[in-house]
Amino acid sequence: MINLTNYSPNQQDAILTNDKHLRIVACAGSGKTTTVAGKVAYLLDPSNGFDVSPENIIAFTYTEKAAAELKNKILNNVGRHRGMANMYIGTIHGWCLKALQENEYEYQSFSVLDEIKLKLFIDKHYDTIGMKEIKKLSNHSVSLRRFIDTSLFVKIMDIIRESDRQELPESISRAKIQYERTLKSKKYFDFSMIMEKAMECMELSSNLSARIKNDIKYLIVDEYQDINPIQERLINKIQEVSQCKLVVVGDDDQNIYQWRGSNNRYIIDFESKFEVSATKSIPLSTNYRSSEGIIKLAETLISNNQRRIPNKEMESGGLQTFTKGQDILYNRYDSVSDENEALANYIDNILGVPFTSDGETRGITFSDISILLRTWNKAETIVEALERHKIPYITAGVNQLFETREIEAALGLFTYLYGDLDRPELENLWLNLPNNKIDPEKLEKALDDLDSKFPKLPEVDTNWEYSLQGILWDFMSLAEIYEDSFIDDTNTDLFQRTKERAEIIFFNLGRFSQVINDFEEINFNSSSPSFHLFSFLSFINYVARDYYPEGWLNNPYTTPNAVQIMTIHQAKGLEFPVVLIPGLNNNYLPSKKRGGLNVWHFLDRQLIEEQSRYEGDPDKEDERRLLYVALTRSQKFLLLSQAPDLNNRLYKVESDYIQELTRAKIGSFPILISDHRQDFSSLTKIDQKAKEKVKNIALDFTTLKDIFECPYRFKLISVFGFRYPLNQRMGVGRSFHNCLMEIHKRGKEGESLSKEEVNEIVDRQTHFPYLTNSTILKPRLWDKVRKNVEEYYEDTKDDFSQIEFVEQDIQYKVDESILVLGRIDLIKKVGSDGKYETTIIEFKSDEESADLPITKDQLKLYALGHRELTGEIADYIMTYVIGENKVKTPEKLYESDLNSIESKIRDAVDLIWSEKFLRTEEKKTCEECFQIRLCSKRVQHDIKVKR
DNA sequence: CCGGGCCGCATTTTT
DNA sequence: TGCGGCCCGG
Repeated sequence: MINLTNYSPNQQDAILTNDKHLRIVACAGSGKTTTVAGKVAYLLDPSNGFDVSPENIIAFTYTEKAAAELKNKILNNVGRHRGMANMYIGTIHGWCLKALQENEYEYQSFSVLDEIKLKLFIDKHYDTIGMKEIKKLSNHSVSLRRFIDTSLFVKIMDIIRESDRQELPESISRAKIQYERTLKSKKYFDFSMIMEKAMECMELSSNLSARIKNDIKYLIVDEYQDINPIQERLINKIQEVSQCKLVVVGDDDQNIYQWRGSNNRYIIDFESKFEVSATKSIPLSTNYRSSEGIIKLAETLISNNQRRIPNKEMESGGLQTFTKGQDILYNRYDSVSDENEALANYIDNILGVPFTSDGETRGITFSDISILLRTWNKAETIVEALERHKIPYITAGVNQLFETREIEAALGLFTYLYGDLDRPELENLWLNLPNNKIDPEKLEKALDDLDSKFPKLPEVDTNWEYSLQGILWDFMSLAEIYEDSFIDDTNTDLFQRTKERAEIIFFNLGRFSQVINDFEEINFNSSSPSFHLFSFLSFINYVARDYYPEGWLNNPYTTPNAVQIMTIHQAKGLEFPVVLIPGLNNNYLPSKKRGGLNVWHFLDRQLIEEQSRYEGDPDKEDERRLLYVALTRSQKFLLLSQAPDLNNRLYKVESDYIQELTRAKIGSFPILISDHRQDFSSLTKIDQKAKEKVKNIALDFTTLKDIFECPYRFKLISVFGFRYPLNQRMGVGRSFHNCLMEIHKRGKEGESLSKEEVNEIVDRQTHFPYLTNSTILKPRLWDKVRKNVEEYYEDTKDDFSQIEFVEQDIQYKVDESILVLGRIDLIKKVGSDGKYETTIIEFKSDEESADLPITKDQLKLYALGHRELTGEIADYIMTYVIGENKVKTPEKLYESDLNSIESKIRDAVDLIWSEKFLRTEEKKTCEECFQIRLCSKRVQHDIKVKR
């Protein structure tokens, strides 16, 4: 139950108003997430008499991260409310995908391509994907070019599918049809398609529309100002079908994604969607984040915008004090290097300055400070200045992965195989890595093995499989290059330093493993090994180089105390005690329009409603909002600066917005004080202390399994990010799983299936994404799935009336910030006369062993989630081995099992926080470990690598 | 003080 | 490819 007195009057109003569509206009720092979480808790509380359960509420957020935050707050608010796993909190895309996969059998076997894989896919299928159909408006003989114009093609496809628009010209709609047909034929979605298909589905009287009509009572949309046309249509559709109440939350002044088609018109005009009496608008205009100086400054700036909700003004919640002439500064310098130097000095000086929040006064430390950028190319010289001052920092946008020596060495394996590198050169790349203990003899052995992997010509083998990932793994294993190879333990000082460096080396190699994986997921079935190698190297040189940023410091399981450098866009939703915004010149902020070949050379501007949104408005309101967002990130300290760039004539003149900021006043005192170079040296410094950050982590069973069995394996996979080599057989497990899911769902509805229907299901759900065209494996794998599914159906069809849940999502909250997620394959319930027995069932394909204790742990974990869902403790747990059609006898489940698995999870979580990822001592676990090639235990236990 | 023409330079990113 | 800056000529 929530305590309303913790909320402001307007927040209370937002929580209590539940009979109307609601627009919450929430300014920066107004406690919007807290209010939404409170609202959900209030609705769910049975004592308020709303008759609302978790599955009746959907909450859309803009990112997964925001979803995790909201989910966590809600769960902390509702306490032990049952069935919270059934409430959808996540992105619109995530909801659409789930909706399609749960309700439309056709899409169960589909997967989603992210941006990089989509581009690889488009280039691979250039001939059939419709790219050739798109002609230049000014010259119809020029069409989009393979590789070069791929990004442009993606943008065009996105705009025509996500905007509101006129009828398309023939050539473009032909391209759209070919594009989607090709994706579909390989069972792929792209991001737009998920929403498009969900929309189509809801327009028909499908399973999905019935579900929505039945379930949904409240639809909450966070960051509503950043919604684009197709998302707006989707939201309207869900509302229309379900007749639910809409709750939209956002700030028209913080709309910064217009170049992706988002439009703050939707939040401004929200009330015109419904009858006047059916909606209510509640402003949350008290900012509890920032000092009055920050608030007035930002407010003065944004008041220059026309396109915003009228008569609204942000006011101070008084949580931070404002010291004139100290907190907020604007300094000008003669050159960018002076400016950067001053910025680094400012950071040095502000460390230890007292800062109060949440009733605690502490000294400012590195992680309290953020440097906000309009564009990434500004970062380079700033980073150099910070390095000179030995200031630790985190960046997400500097593309230097391929410049690191470890990646040069790893990439060398493939340039060597391609013939562009000598063996001694390759050898040196590895032997010259810092502090390595690589044994030259072992290296020779690994190189000899590598020699056996030159693509052979002529290529006549009909059943080849050429795994680049496998080549990397075999090489590292044979040369015995492990993380420890880079750790020097001759003295403690060296040990610590080299240990940290070794982690970065392995993290980067893990990234490289992901690069290979991205490429191979799309291209595993190339036409020949030599072509596979060739296209991989082209991909590296033309695409990957400026796509994969470094990121050891950004990984979710580390928490460094460092200055954060990021773009203003990335800073959305965040707050910092100290914000630095350097480089305030025209053409930077506001930025200049980009020239060059663009979408509008191929797409007629007239076709797209509000087309100018995509190009930026002439009044620079978009850019003003961006600066507004940047300013409002600061709780107290703000340093703006400017200097003419001596090397670039675009960035010489001070930003026009500075004039607007100069007009900001409290009483008659100007807030922005120019060239008053406060250095904090007169202030008494206190102990630096980082703010305790709540990191929300969601663990699934696969991840937990790694920690249970071998914490080092967790490090290799979840921290470093190594991806396992692909092979042609992949897909058997998922195919089985999808077949059984459809059979169970239809069986549960009472449908009895003929042999033909079972066969149709097998055809629909079976998919082997990496099979080579010429392979002899294809019929074998298909027959295996078909035979086992048929047998399974014959064996169990009589029991289908006992099915209670199919593919049931579960979640279990371990503590304030950790959530365990999972999905139970099948739950059966048998009995009569009020006496029932429940069994939780997990399916394993034949390669896995159902008897392992780890599988029992998995089932116990599911039982924990099942209890959260129903309030009951299941009676039995059971596995079913598909390949052998063997039912394991159900095992009795006791309450003590739940307690033991719970404490096991807690131990695992402690282990993550302590970052002690030790290798297991169990030889048996090592022998069965898929990652043993990357682990030094292989040598210790003398385990032969399966090849 | 203006316009013509040449020259240097070139976003933001989540799903 | 096209923008904004800048130089130059009228």
